Amino acid sequence: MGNQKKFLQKLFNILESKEHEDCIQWNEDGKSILIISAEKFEEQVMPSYFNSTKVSTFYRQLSQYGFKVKQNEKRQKQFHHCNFQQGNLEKLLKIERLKKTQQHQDFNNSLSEENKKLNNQLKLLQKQQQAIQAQLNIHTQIYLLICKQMKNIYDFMKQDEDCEECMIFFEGIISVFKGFNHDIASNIFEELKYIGGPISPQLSPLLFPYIKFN
Amino acid sequence: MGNQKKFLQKLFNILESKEHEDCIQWNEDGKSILIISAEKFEEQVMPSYFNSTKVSTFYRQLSQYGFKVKQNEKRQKQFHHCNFQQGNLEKLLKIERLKKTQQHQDFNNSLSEENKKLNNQLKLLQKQQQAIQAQLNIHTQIYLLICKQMKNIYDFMKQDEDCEECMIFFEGIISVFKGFNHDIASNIFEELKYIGGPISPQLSPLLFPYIKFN
DNA sequence: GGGAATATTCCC
DNA sequence: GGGAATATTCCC
Repeated sequence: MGNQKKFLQKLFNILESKEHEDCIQWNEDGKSILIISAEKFEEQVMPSYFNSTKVSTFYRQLSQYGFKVKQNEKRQKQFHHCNFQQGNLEKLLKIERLKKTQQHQDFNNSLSEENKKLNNQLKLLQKQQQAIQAQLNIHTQIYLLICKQMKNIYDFMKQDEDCEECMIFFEGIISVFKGFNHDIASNIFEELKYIGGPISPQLSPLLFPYIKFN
Repeated sequence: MGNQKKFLQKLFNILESKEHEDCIQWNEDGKSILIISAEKFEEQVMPSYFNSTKVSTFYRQLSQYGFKVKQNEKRQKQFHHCNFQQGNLEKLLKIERLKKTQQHQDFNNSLSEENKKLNNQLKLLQKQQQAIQAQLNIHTQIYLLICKQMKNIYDFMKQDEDCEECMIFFEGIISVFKGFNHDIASNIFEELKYIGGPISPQLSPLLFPYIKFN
């Protein structure tokens, strides 16, 4: 039949039948199990109800269903589970067997969780990276075109005369790059003054010459 | 004792003792188990050797130890495992119980694997993004300073006379931005012509006004 | 006491 | 037949 938890059923029957009150019975309040005699229980109950001869197996089962044990004043073992009560069959049905170790479960869960987080982070980063990349492309192209324009004005001014002012202008530009201490950039721009175009045609940000990627 | 695989021991003993040859015995070649009578086996062997009364439980165990079953010409079940042979106790010790489903195992492993991969990808992306970000910041600053320089030369030239050429220059610059169809950028630059500086002081690339990040 | 291996049962 | 829940055993 569908109901898998025979252990609980058997246990409940043993207690309700009161056939074995000399070794096991309900506590006075009907809210826990009282072991009167483990020895008798082992001899009389275990073999006929369970496929075992050891009371320790019985205890193991109880703990696997979440029962908690304590000794009463008579040093008798008393097992308690909030849903295991005298005469209450419905509550009994709520009792679940504890999952194996819970550790595997938890480990699995934490892995799943971490995976989700990682995936989310990854997606966010990818989005951001796309955005940055797009911006960088624009920058690169703007930069390129500004250079072209400067070449134009440079040529245009050079036509006119050996214009000192326009030299000052370019010196100013160069000093900008020098201010960043980016020697390569400075060199590029120095060169640019005569060539009139940027050196790096690649749009890939990682290949841009200002920063080394490691 | 340390040896956990009582099932195999029991099975081996049953066969070697030849006490139950009327229901189970070695195959002629001694390399597989022959079920002579499942009914007799269930009645005579199961209860005394195993905690069960069903031969199906016995079959289940065999399959969990990796035995393979086939029917012989007499339609008797024949169970075979390469390390389970008549008189060979050493080989028997090599036999391992099959792990539970292997699925959980695999699932866990694949999660772990994926996690490692994701973490690596993430770290790489983060590094790359940092690098790109740094480059973008430099671009932004260079850009900002170039604008300043242009303002300077513009002012300088305006001093001289109502220079038509320098207007052409700035028109050229503006047309660059218009070429990109980035209205905002165009407006900024238009404004820049009179104000002499860029509007966006933030270095964060995501806040740069050219691209909307969503 | 409870983790984990093994055994048994139930079910598809 | 074998997946998976439950039961039993072994062991720390």
